[in-house]
Amino acid sequence: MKAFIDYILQFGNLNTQQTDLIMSKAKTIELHKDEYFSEAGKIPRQVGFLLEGVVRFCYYNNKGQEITHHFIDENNFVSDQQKFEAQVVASEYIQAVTDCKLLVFSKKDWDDIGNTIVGWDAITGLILKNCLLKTIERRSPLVSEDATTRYLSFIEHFPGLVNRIPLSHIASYLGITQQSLSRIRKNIR
Amino acid sequence: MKAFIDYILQFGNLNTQQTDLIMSKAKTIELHKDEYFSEAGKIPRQVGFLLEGVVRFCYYNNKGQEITHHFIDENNFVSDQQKFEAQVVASEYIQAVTDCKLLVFSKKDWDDIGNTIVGWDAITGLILKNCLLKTIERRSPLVSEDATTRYLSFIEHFPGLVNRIPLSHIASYLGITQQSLSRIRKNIR
DNA sequence: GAAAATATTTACCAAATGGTAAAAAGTAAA
DNA sequence: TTTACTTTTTACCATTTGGTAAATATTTTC
Repeated sequence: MKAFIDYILQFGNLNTQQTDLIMSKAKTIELHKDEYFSEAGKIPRQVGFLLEGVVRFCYYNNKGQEITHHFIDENNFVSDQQKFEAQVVASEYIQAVTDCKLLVFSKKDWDDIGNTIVGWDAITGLILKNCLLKTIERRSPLVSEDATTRYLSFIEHFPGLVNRIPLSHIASYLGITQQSLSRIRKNIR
Repeated sequence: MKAFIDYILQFGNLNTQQTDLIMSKAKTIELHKDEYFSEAGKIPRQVGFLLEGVVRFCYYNNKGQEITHHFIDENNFVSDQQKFEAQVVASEYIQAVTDCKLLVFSKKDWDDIGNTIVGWDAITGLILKNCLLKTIERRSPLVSEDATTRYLSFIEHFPGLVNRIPLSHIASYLGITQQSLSRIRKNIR
């Protein structure tokens, strides 16, 4: 729980009363590997904060291929935030890549916090902006670099994740086949 | 000027007094093709709103290749906003792709508006979030699709831009060489 | 621990893309 | 209009990546 509060306090000041309120609304849930946190075609019902494990955002392109859009690791928010806030159907799945433990907030509790804590919207707005910028920065090399360079930049951006994620997910994140990625791994060794 | 105010009003309500204040701070500038709005290694001094023309964000990767990161067309904000707000050096160039006409705000005037209009930060925060989400959405196919599909999705996302932008810029945006793009154009015909 | 299921590696060949260079087309300047 | 300059297309071949399939390795289940 401390990790969560610390994370938030990076983006704005809150007093103990306020952080206590936030913590009082949080519930802890666990997800098994491959379970969904939220699904394409459904309205996201929760905001999560990942305490343990790895999740990914993914979707199916028009060729039916499963594309991993991005990964999230420990101590980061897990939410299709735009769709959650507007309570409209999502176009991506959020899936546990490993067994996970999360803090979650229902829409009602999340709104309650926003209505009680002055400045909460500004803080969450900053957090979202930050996450979006990070996503863009991480995905940029995936367009302009060759496959080997992409893989190396993935390792750089997600140190320690390589050994926790199936090859196929990493390959689809990098925009290559798993055979290609396997070949690249071999060449790097 | 009306287009600019209309754009802003999509994201929040402002009264006439407030929009008058904003307009009073705006200056109009022109950029010739290939001129920079802001440069990598320098602190961005202005926020812009593009009235006419096309601009691009670009940078040089570690192989010295010039990479177009994204395009902006009429009636959109032109700003390395994160770097502008923090007044730190940018890592990308913003360059006119065609002759352009823009409304611009200095840092001081932008701050004055923020200090005067309650809710201005919320509005600009929403606008930025929106732009970032659009950028992510537009760039997603550039990772997972083949070159022809990327080109088609570019045309879809930026209708009318194809004929106003040099082939080389489009190619670097798509992550392919201009020879490949030329070949793809030929195959599509 | 053995069997089954899943994930990864390897191989082979086809297809797509890159690199170099030159030709053609289009634009701007004299 | 002619010349110079820039952009786009084309060609050729090397390299990278994809698709299919099978072999090996790893993990899970019983």
